[in-house]
Amino acid sequence: MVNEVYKLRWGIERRLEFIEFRLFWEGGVNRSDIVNEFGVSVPQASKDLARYQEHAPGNIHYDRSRKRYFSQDSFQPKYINPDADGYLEWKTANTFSDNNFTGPKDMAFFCTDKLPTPLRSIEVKVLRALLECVREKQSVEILYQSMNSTRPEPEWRRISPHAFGNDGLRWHTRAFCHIDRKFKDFILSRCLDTRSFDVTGIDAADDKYWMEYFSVILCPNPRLSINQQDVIAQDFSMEKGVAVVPVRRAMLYYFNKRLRLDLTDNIDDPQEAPVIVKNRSAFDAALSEATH
Amino acid sequence: MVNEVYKLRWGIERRLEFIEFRLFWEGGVNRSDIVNEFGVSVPQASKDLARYQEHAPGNIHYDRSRKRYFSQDSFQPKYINPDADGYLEWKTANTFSDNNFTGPKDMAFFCTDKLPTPLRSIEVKVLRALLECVREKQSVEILYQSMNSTRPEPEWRRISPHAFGNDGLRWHTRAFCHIDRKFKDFILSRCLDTRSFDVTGIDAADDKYWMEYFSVILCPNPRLSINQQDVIAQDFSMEKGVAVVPVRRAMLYYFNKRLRLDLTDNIDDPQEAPVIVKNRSAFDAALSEATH
DNA sequence: CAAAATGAGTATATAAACTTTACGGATAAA
DNA sequence: TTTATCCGTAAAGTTTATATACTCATTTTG
Repeated sequence: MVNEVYKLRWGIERRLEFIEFRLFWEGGVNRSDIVNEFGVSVPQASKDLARYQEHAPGNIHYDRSRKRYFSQDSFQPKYINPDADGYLEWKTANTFSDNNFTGPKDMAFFCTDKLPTPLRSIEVKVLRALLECVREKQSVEILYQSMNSTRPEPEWRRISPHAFGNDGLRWHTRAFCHIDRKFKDFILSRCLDTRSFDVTGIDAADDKYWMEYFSVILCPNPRLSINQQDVIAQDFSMEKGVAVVPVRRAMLYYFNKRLRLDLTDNIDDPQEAPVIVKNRSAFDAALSEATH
Repeated sequence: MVNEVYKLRWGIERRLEFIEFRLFWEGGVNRSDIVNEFGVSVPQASKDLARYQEHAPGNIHYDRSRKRYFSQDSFQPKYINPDADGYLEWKTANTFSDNNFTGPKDMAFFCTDKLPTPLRSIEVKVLRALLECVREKQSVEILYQSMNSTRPEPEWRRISPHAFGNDGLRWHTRAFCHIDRKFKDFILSRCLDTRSFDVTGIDAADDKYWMEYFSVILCPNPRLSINQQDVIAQDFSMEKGVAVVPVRRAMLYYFNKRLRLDLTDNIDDPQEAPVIVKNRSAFDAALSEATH
């Protein structure tokens, strides 16, 4: 093994990454953290810490008094890409599943939380079938509970799915509906079952409302004070008072609701609808075209 | 090493997990997938596949003709916890970052997408400082851009943060405000800078609107048809026509907006507000109490 | 203040994991 | 028929990790 172009093995790199992650986000790391996380022996954890010091000497120092490794001011990430939103998401997802709390002195009282969304979850069996259908470019029948009043009971419908989209609350599959002869969204949690694969697939490129984007132009609600408008402009990283957001035409309906763009006129307090659509007429036209 | 209670090393278990994940969700796995993902040698990947067959013989078989490993109908997950929503989230987060496509024949054309949220992201430096503040139970000054018209410019405010919450669109920190002498939310992307740590912390247990939950009782919008109401009841996993959702009192304001509960009366089409709050008067009281 | 506990570091021998190199077999594509 | 692809296996050698044992510095405890 030539030492100059030495490539670390995957497992070691994960441990160095872990050390750096803890140093950067969680205020420090102990040998025992590595032992608990990866199930390695104590001497191995020592070696990993020594190796990290060797690779990134300016990032880490040991505080003999507090008996812990801490990051230094000169910290330069080498194994992780710091991402604040990503860290909070990760932390929330992992807080209640990891049970390696070492006591109240560290992160036991740390608290992140998301708004609960009390919606039914997706059947694993159904999603697997639809994924296979997309991969093999086939069609499938789904037992679908429609909101359409003409179909009160769940019905079998043949669809050719090609993609999956999230509207902020739920996952849909974007699919060609062989009953209505057009591309539509089907809410995955309303797909109760699947059956009867068939080779009659479709070409995803034909779903133009999915493939094409409409550029929504957002600007602050003019009913806000000038100062408030400036804040909103900052919130949306606007330049010259507008933010241009490309949205799949098939997603415009959800975008409209998610950012409460449909409520601009119905609401008393302009803070309830802080942004409005500047190209409103084109937006409304694209919206009604895509939703028929 | 006693062979009976043999514990696999962390790295091997991750590779077995990977094999199972690909079999279950992505329709199959090749030796080269393991090589690309973990950087191991080809013979090692062979051994891993042999080891997986040994550990879970009913799950996997090799299709000589298609030159690929596939899952079998008798598949019983052993290393992963199948979660449909989780898979779609993961896939969306990883689709554009992993570049190990082996060509159009596999997942290159696979497509998952989320609604864009064109909001400014959080400063890494700011979040790190606030996290340290929570851990050390201290206070800190933030340069905060308020929407309050009496504070048009960003101002330094001393706060004692103790938690982080997501309202569906953005992350806040829940903190005691030393100016207003009460617990409030501060939108993280509006925290421009931090300075001047101090030991004057607070006890998170005193933040009763964060610690206490209000049980929101949801039911289908009665303006919907009976059949439609049934569908909504299913969507929210309702029992006897209601869903009880415990929400932190401090989060009620966002919950109200996220599920569009505030629009029940303002909107023509009941499908636009499919659920309403059954314990409305208590809900309104809790809402106004928590937001002052 | 001495003793115990805690957390880190190092050394040695041994075991496991992994690589490199080489070769052979089955199937599909050219 | 040839070529390419994908899998599997074997042998020798290297790297990584474990188990065990011991030392050191600091804090906590009696």
